[in-house]
Amino acid sequence: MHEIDQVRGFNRAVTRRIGLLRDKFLGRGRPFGEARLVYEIGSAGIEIRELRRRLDLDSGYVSRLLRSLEGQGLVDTLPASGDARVRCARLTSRGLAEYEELNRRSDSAALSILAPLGASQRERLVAAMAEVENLLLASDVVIKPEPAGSAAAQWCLRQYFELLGRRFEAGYDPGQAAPAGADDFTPPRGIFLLARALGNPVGCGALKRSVPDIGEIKRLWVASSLRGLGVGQKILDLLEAEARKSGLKLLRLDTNKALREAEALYRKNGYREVPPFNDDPYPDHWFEKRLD
Amino acid sequence: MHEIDQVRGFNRAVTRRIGLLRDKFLGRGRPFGEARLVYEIGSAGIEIRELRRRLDLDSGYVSRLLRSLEGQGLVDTLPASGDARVRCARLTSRGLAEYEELNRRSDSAALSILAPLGASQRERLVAAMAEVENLLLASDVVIKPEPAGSAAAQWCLRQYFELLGRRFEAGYDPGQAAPAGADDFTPPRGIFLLARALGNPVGCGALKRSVPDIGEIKRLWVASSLRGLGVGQKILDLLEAEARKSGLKLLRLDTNKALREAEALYRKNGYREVPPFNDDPYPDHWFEKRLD
DNA sequence: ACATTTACCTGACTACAGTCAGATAATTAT
DNA sequence: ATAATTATCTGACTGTAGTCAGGTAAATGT
Repeated sequence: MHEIDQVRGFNRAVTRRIGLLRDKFLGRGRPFGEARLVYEIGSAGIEIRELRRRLDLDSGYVSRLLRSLEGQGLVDTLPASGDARVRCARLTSRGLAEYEELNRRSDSAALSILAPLGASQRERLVAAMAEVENLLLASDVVIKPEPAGSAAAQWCLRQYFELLGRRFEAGYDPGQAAPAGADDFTPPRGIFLLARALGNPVGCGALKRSVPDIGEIKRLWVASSLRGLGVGQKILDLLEAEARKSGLKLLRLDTNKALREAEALYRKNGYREVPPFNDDPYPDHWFEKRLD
Repeated sequence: MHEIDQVRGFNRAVTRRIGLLRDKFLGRGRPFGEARLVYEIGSAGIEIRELRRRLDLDSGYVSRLLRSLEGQGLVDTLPASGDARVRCARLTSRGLAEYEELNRRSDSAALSILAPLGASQRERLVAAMAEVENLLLASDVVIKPEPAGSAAAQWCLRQYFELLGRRFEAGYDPGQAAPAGADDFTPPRGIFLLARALGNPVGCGALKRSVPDIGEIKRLWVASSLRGLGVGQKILDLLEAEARKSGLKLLRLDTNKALREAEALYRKNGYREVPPFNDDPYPDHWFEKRLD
């Protein structure tokens, strides 16, 4: 199939060009593994367990790498406040200098791709790279139930509320809206789904059982860079499947006219507009869909 | 600068996603270095020196890898006909099976990216990948003088003549055209420039001194996937620089109306249309440009 | 209070990727 | 004929990346 060939060609071209650049620019003097660590520790420092999680590395290996970086005077570790088992890695001033240097090299690597191109080609390349990046992310999306109180879930909800605040003419105040706490989205009363791409949260959606047999879709949000790539559709599909599984007969939701993409998504999925079923201050449209 | 950030973001996203895929799909059982070799030897076999050149590997290292593959019964080597120093590597039937398996895995890796996406997203991804691939190639282009008789130069010229054959209404027969041999493009009488991207020829152009003080631009060709990305412009710039350096006062060229991109390029670069200065059967337009 | 889990560490080990210094035989240049 | 070059090979070596099996101390569950 022609699509597959293009993807394979892309993989080869990119691993050669980008891979070579990586070795050329970042590999100088310092092993790549160490550079990765310095980069990930960053100027703010980081808990070692978080470091392990992000880079998906063996705990012994990370430990050894940190010892090596300590030996070079780039890093020091200190116990985290609160839990004395946890340790934090921090860059020393020399480490910080190395971090800046890595950033400069990353910039140079990027520039070495852009520099030979003319202005219009640069623009095309940058646009196409953004498109590929977002679609690769979209193709990696995994949607799973998540405790509504978890840090990742809370982060998504903050993004969602901020979006509402920006979009709504009069802003958005969670206090004024119909209250819905983590309990409402916790089984068996409801469920909270989180979408992750490359491990990072990029979207969410929740189902809340309001009246027996009736469920309500809430908190459907997708990171702006991934909008229009089918992530919202997937979350909605899974929420509906969940609703069917728990025997709900009807799904309801409300939305504001400023959220055009959401409204289009609901209409496309067979939600019909109905008279208001609540008196929340924010929604302009109310929808429902009968499940069979 | 925003462009640089996008390129860096792309690099990170792609190395993670594509890099992980590579390890997951190709790394099974066989070291990546060996897999690369099997892949590069391919169904047709290959001279070992060519293998070294393409993968840019140490000769001892390649030798060792080949011994290992021989030990596994995947490869055998035999002297090349003609030069007894050169050896050819060929896949045995077991090696061929492994090669097919690698291809299947590459396909699966590509599919694992495409599969989670909807049809329109796939289309967008494939298009953006092609765009990125071509622009990355374009940004890697290096243009250097090359003996007009070399294999790479001859390959480009074949591509060029094939293009003429396709574009011209009446086809193209090199025998009918004004003769120009490798000598005409060899210093000091002329020069032949070759554009390579990732080591592979992707374009060419030649300068031929016809009358004292007058040069002629000929054989300007760019691979179709890289057209419109500034490669032709660069070749032309270098040919003009070369002409100036050797003291030419006037540059001439002729072209056929079917080669619209070329004509646009010449006009953009200050070539003015003039009456025919030769009676070749193929050109429809004649141009010249005074050098200062 | 005691067992279990969590976070981190050390030591011992492996595989992979690659480099470098010759050695040998065939070919080409002078 | 002889020297220089080319293509390949072998042996000895290095550095990087990573795994695995324990071990210690702090925190948590019961």
